[in-house]
Amino acid sequence: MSTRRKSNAKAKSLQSFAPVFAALGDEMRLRLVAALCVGGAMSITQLTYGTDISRQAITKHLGVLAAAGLVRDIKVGRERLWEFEPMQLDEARRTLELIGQQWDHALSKLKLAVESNPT
Amino acid sequence: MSTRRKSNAKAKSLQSFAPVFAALGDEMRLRLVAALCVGGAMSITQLTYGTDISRQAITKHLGVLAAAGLVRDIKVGRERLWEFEPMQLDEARRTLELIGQQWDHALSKLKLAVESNPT
DNA sequence: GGTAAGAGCAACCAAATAGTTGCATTATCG
DNA sequence: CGATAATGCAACTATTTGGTTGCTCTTACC
Repeated sequence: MSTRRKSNAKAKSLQSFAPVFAALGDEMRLRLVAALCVGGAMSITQLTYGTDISRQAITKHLGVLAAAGLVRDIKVGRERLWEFEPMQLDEARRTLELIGQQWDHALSKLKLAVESNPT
Repeated sequence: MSTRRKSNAKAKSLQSFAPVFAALGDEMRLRLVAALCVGGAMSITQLTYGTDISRQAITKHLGVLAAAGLVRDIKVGRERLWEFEPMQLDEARRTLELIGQQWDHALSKLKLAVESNPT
């Protein structure tokens, strides 16, 4: 449901994904994403538990992830629950896929050229 | 060839990919990767041409990408050619794929629980 | 052999980042 | 109501990062 959509992206430029990758480029944030992905929505204190940094630090990391569109928060009572938002991650994955495909294509062209023009 | 391998990865921990994502988390570096991927091996001055930053800045970016295993350099004459190295990017992509799958799985479990336990 | 192109090395700088601490605010519950 | 749990807000610090400049080194080529 979240993945496996048709390629209906409006061809955002490659570089526009930099913030998403940057958000993922931190061990703690990768762990947070994984935790939310597997464990469902969780509060800040829940996410802080088991780490060796402060609650405020976790809050900041969540802010970065939210700015990149990778997580979303919902207030419930005096808690603030955070949940994974698959869209951006999915698009980021397809971006990497695209780069890999271009590489494969360039490689096959190179091979063809070499074979048709031996030393 | 570069992609489409069987999942023979030795299950590196999620967090170990942080440096790769961090390396991709910069517009200029994303552009560099794309350029090398499409255009094949290129020298530093070639890569600098058309940007608005100095050659040294490009060198540093290439260093970051190399440290993440995304590019590789080969000395030829007085030039230093850089080429794309697909392995890490491929693994990074599969990592995102895995996260997405876990999410889908968690989601389906949640749905099941909700349906079997209506309000 | 001299010149110029390509690159390396190192010092330096400003801004962003990751973390902290202290205190205020809001909401639950007995 | 009052205590406590969950969070927000703000200031501050240290390190990393992205960039610069100046100088040196190596290699191609006439």
